[in-house]
Amino acid sequence: MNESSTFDPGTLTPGARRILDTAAELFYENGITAVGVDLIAARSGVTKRTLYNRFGSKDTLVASYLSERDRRWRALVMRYVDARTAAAERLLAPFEALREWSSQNPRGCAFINALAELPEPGHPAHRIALEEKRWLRDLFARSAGRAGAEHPGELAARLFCLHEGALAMQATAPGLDGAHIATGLAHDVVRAAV
Amino acid sequence: MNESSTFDPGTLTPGARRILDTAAELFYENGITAVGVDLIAARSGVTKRTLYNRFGSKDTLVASYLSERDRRWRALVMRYVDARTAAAERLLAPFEALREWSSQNPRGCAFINALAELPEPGHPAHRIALEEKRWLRDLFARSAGRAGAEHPGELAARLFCLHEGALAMQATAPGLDGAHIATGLAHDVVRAAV
DNA sequence: TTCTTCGTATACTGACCTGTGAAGTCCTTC
DNA sequence: GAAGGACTTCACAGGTCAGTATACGAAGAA
Repeated sequence: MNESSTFDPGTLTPGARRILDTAAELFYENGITAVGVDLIAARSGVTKRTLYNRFGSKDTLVASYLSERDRRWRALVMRYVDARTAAAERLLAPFEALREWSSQNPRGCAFINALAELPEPGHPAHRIALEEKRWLRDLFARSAGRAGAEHPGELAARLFCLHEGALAMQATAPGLDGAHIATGLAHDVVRAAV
Repeated sequence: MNESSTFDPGTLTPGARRILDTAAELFYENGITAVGVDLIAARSGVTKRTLYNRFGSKDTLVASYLSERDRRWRALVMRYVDARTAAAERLLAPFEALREWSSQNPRGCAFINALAELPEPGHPAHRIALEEKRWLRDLFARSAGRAGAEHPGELAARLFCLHEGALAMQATAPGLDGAHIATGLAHDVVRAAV
């Protein structure tokens, strides 16, 4: 089997694939702690034994869930970034990705939610969530540098702040379109900084 | 006893006061679902029977925890707002409050965390968290109107987005000072809008 | 004195939690 | 036809969860 903490999604058995899809939906909709492995196994049409044979522990399953989400999110962002050529537009591309992502994920950011539920820094899910956020910050910083910003680090931090605000607003202001508001702000910030 | 879902902190018995203080610390540090009533009772130096005699259920205790936090946060914000006279400064005052609050609450926003853990809209804690956020948005909207913004609603939404971004960053970017970054952005946004 | 309030102590319920053991079936591949 | 991976069945361990039952003690107020 696989002793690492996450899994290459191409090597998953059909049962493991169903388990991970089911877990992803249940974790995102109901929270990680609130969902037990019995429910995941039952909804996947699989026994609990199979779940443990494939994933080893609930923590590993949680980590796999976040890891796969991370992979999809990065791919989406890079698709938007690579579709642009102008440096300023590449800097703003993650906000276009965010608008698409938010419309399909109404329960907010899975990584923010996971960090809220699993505060122990040693938890694998905690590490994965922080790495995802760091990746985006670094992407902003590289793009800001290439766009010729006078203070790339500060511009990146500002854009990251707007990004996080949009995600948090999905949970705290369900009636407002946080991604739309943050995108407008991001345009102003970039226009002022480059 | 008290059949309502929360409590007037002035009428708490000494035991109830200790329970609520202990619960607040444990919930904030470790998450709500992760903390059991047995631990809260033991740490408060109180039996579980007393906890249930005072609060009736864990859900009510959670609601009381958030309710008291909400009360303290609103008082802090209004202290900063009332210390200012110029309309633009009153509009920005919540960001000053946020900087003080953030420095004392490193685990991020208890309301965002609670919404992540308790997604059911019917949960009393869910309702309290949403009301807290709505209160701040309304405060921004009133202040924006008095400051003479051309689009008070949009300005309020933008400031709220920055506020939420700062709070989310406490969890997702532990090394950065989200409140500082958001405050800088807020100044620029207000300067451009009024 | 009697009643109420606030608290103690201990034991308990029934459900749920993550995780394991042991044995056996199905299916593909070599 | 042998081997091995994927999966099943089912029982069970060892704990923790929220919440309850019962009985008692101390203090203040009427």
